[in-house]
Amino acid sequence: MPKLRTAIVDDHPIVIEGLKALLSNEANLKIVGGFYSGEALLSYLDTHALDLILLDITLPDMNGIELCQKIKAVSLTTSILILSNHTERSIIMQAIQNGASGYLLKNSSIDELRYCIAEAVKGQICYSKEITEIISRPTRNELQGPPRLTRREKEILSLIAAGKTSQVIGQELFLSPLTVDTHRKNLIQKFGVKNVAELIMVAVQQQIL
Amino acid sequence: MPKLRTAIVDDHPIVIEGLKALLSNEANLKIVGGFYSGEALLSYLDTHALDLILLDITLPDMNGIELCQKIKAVSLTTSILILSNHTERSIIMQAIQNGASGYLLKNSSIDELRYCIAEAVKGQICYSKEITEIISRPTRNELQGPPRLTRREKEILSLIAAGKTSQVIGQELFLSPLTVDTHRKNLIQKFGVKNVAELIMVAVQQQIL
DNA sequence: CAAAAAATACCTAATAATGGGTAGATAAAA
DNA sequence: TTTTATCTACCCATTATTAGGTATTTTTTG
Repeated sequence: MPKLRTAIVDDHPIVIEGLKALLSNEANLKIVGGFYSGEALLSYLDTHALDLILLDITLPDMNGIELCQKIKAVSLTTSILILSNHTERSIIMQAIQNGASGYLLKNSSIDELRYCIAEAVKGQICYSKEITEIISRPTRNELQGPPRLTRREKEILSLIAAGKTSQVIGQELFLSPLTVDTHRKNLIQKFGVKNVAELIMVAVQQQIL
Repeated sequence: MPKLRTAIVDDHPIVIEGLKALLSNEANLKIVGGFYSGEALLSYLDTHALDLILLDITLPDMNGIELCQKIKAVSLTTSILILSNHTERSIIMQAIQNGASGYLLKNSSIDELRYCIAEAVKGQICYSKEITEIISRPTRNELQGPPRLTRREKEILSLIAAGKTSQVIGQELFLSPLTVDTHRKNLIQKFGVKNVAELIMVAVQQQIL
């Protein structure tokens, strides 16, 4: 079996060199090129065939999703693995939609990378552990409408938005700060967000604030 | 000199009793009534004269600012002191605009209260220490337009709004989390807000997010 | 009235944010 | 070519938030 002709596209030279080093011992593949931009890769593809491309999302001239499309338009048999630090669900989904065979975070283990490469060339789609988790937990935003808030929760939400801490809110509402913490926790859970910054953002978008 | 006829309006019985106890030893005033609602006070005022009213902002039937107006409409010579936990500059200003002679937080010392009562009946306007501080530090929002953000700051602001921590942002932008912390700090300072919750809120209002 | 929902309050422990700096390296403008 | 702005990164110390609970008391509602 011939070795997989593999290219790496990343705007960070260090990442390219790192990957080259990591993959140099792999028996079944050969790194035939490292590119800093989408255009550089595309012009290489004009004259050479590739079996596998490891692709970053952030590139100087175009984003990785766009590049995915263009690669697939030129060479449908080339497998693409995204290697990125972006954890947004929407980006991951878009990448797959546009022809990527997998998505890994840059801190993935070499074993995960090896496994995903194997799956990708077999035509399977493959994600690293963390990515799988992100995908299987869709934002409640994407699922339902805005959550129902109780009177107290609305009250506390707007005080949080005013920059007040649990302690201050507790004083104003004659509540224990621990109670305010509980309401804060419930708000974060109900909205399915990670912290108050996102909470405020989503609440504004859903016109609750 | 006759004692000042004084009333207390607060929806919390405990506060009323506490104030009564605190002020019972004052030689120059006499608590003639405690009321849980604005209406209760107003109907008392129909038949009795008052020299001083200690007023809360949060009341069951109307807010303290509204009540201020109504009191002054009926009895211009009555001095009003606001005793509240609300620290919003706008509320303080509105209270004064509507006839209050002073504003204290509920955790003010008895000395501050005594002093402000004396000033109020002399016709002076008087604030407790913390209130003075709030007033003399107007929100930058009230002063100027939206702050100028650098490219990096805008970038980090939107990542914060997406609920990401400094660590995650650092990973995505290939920066030290400490650097992200610095940008975060600068954002909070530029907007003149207290924390990210308020930061996001204000940024949305000023259409930066 | 019984059951469900909401509001209250606590626990522990880990992680994150905030406030007060300082400071060097680049990059842009005067 | 200086000055100015931006970006970078760190120090220290304190406070706040978050995540994982549990549990009692009020209110509301079927």
